[in-house]
Amino acid sequence: MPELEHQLSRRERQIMDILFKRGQATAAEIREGMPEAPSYSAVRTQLRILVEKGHIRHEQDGPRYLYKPTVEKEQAKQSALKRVVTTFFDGSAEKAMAALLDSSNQKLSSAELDRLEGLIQAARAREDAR
Amino acid sequence: MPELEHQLSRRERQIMDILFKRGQATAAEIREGMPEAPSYSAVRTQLRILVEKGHIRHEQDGPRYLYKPTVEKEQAKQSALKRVVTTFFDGSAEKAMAALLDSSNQKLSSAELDRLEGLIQAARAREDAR
DNA sequence: GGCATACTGTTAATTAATTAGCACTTGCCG
DNA sequence: CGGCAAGTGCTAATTAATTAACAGTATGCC
Repeated sequence: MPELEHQLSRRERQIMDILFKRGQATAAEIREGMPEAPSYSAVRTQLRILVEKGHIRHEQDGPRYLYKPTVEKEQAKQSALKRVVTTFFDGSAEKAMAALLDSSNQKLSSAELDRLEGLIQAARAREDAR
Repeated sequence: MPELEHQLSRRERQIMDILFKRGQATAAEIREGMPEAPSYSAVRTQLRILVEKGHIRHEQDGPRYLYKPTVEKEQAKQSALKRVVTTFFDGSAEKAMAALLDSSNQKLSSAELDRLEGLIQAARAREDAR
């Protein structure tokens, strides 16, 4: 797998990020989401290129196009996480999780912590089963 | 803060990734780490530009340069995580952690799970203290 | 129907990224 | 000491990314 994220140009990445975040969007919506947004026409060229390269596809939505990533979000998530874990956490999921807990300790609610503990128990059960 | 990662070109990103992963590297080492590595000369131009832009610096290491990121790895980690969480997990650290647990359930050892539980307890203690 | 509006399709021009080439310096070893 | 090997610094050439311009088509509304 040729590490998609490494292939994209700056603008292409910006567009893909928006599409992953929103799930889908029209050309105008994408433009609004871009940092230092270029002209509408420029955005449309980018979109056409991304379609050609196979990274996105469009569906007719009444009079306009709705763009969405061709890769499933699930897959994109895993791939993005893997990249961060590899690059910044020596490949250790544990270290990455520790950093997440640390950075967001103001934000994680008690209920969220409960759920996480449940997930860990589940992981431990799988571990023990081996 | 202008979201550094969004500013970099493709090659610049590849180089920064290598430097974050390794901590530091010579021009030759960086070249070896790059996908579809260009000429040595091309790499050196990129490095010069990254220095000009202030993203990396170099130290003399005997007869050659050792390049390293100017941003602290700690900061870069947090920033990269935040981007992934925002883009792919609706800003939820919990969802990201769940995905990490899921993707790596083959790899997390019992000891790692123990440590994670400890971290969660600590986070819960902070939570309760508020 | 006719006209304004909001799109898409395609091409050309501009700007940025990427690469290669070459001159110069320094360390090293036979 | 002479010369090869491995560096750096800088500049020019090439290729890719980015933008703008313009023509064409459907939509909706008066």
